[in-house]
Amino acid sequence: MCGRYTVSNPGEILPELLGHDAAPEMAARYNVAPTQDAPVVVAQPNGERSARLMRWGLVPYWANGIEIGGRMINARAETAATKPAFRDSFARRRCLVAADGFYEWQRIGGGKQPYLIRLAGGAPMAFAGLWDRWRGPRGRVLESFAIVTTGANELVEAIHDRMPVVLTRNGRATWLDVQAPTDDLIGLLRPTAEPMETVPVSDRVNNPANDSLDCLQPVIVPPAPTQGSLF
DNA sequence: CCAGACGTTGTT
DNA sequence: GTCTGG
DNA sequence: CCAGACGTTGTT
DNA sequence: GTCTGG
Repeated sequence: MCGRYTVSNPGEILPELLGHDAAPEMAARYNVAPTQDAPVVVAQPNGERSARLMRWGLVPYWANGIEIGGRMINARAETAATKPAFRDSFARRRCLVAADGFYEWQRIGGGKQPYLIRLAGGAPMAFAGLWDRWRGPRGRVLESFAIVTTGANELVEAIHDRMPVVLTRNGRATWLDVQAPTDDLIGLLRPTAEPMETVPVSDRVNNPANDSLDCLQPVIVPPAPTQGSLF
């Protein structure tokens, strides 16, 4: 799945996803956690792309409160087009989630080891995203998003069995195209084939309150016992 | 008819 | 809002 | 995803 | 163990 990610270089990522240099200034993020605001790119009615902050954890327009967003941080590629919580967004409100890395936790014995996973060289990534606009009491408006997930590719499989959908440049255009046929959209939702790197990182990333460069800091993982048990 | 869910992951 | 289950 | 709470009463 | 919040 995808429960944390990075936007460590928004100054490069946003122009790349927008397709132009007039990107708004956004703070660098090393540990984006659910319920926090993060930058996404949407296509306006005139086709131009724009970047804005939305809350991670999709709150459907029909929800009675925003708490439901905590359970809607990911949408499975296999079912997003038909699930009640996501299908309207899948049909009409798709977005690009700006990122340049995501974290997955590998379960080892009793514990967990976090890994940072990036495109080779830390290139910008666009996760396939869905968004919605919720209207609450007293005129409150909340825009929020979910990240579409798919099966892990060969590299990531060693760590975890799911990962976010990372769109190619052409895939981004299709994903944002309101006219795109459903079959074309579903065809995009596959594990990326781009070269990637996985880096074991400090468990500083575990705490969502830690949003600093040391989340990216590589660590040495003790080799797992290959046979037998320790005692 | 009304009430209640609407999700993913991982673990057993 | 819409669907499922009672 | 992980971290942190998990409760009631009464008083300020 | 399970739920809520970040």
